[in-house]
Amino acid sequence: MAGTRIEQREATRRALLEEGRRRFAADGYHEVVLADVAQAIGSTKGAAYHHFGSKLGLFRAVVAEVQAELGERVAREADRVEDPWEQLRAGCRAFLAAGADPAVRRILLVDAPTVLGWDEWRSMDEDASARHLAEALEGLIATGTIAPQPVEPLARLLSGAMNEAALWLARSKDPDALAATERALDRLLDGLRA
Amino acid sequence: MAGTRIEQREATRRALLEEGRRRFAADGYHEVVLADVAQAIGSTKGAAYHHFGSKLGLFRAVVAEVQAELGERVAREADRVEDPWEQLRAGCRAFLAAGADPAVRRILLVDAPTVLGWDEWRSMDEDASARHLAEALEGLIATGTIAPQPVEPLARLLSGAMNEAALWLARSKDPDALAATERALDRLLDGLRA
DNA sequence: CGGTTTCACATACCTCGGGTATGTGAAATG
DNA sequence: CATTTCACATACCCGAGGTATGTGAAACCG
Repeated sequence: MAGTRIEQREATRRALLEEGRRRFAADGYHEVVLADVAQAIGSTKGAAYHHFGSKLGLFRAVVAEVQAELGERVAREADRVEDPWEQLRAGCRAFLAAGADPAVRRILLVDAPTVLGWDEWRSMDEDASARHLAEALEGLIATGTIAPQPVEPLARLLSGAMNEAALWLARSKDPDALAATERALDRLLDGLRA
Repeated sequence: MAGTRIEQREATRRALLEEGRRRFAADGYHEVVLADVAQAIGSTKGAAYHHFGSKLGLFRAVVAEVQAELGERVAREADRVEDPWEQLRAGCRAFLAAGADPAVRRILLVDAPTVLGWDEWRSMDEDASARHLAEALEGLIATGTIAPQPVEPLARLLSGAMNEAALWLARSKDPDALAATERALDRLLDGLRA
């Protein structure tokens, strides 16, 4: 249980973050009781408030972490191909697949908007993933693959479509649902081609 | 303050429903305190629990009401035109426009999924509006306007796209945002045509 | 029409959980 | 080695959802 002080500090911070993430994902923000999170890692509320200031502070930190990981995953999948159009498709597919992770679903897609408020959620989402989508679309416009148009409304439509689809896929027991959704998404995207 | 008993009962029930709706829309579910809702209509918590059983019960009733109104509005707009394809477009536009109502935004789009749980929300949404969208798409497939395909994934994608777009539109101060979103949606939809 | 029952609430109380104020002991500092 | 810092732990407060119980007026019944 020892180590230098900053080591120990970081260790409890990490532990709180991970335990919080588990519980937020499993039970949802409002069902989680902060004292239990702390107790589960052999600590107390005091530690949580020392590190994160509030229950919402812990949640915010968890959201940021999950969001960063998701952005990373999507970007990595997209960069595995060269063609910009295929990059867009790969990114979309990676996002749909990421919905399989309960942490992504419950924390990012369901709870974050209402708990953090839509404004803060959107600004966090902007940095983590929305920006990449917008940039991809702009690139496709620049190369003439899709028609020139305002990119933000389109990005919002696509982002919303994939959010909802990811949630639906998680509940579907049809093994073909993912493939069907990918096909439907392809049809929609194809409509954009100039 | 008088009247027969069932009159009085219905009156307080309506008052609770309306005041709750106002506050849920303005402040969000978790910020609303039930005792205040009751006090605002000159009543007490007891009345609310008598009628709705719990805070969540009141919220559920409000959600059902708002959802029914929304479904009604969308269906009415769609039925103003004859062509099935134009009905789909009109319905989508009506939905986007409906997002201007804070009650729709905050209650239906933001809070309902997390407060009621995604499953219950989805089953309520199914009855109120998702069903209509799916039927419209099936009709378009039957007439050969769009290619045969599983309708549910597509409906989910479109529903999610419009949800998110409605939320975004509410925050946008750009007066052209609505028109731009409608154009983007048209492009996506056009991609479906056979 | 008087007594009885029903019922739509009002009142009082409980409990749980987020937040805060304060204490403490070990590591860092000089 | 004395002092300060700081990462927590402990004790306490309070607001809000839920519950148990009381109550007074309308409905019902003979």
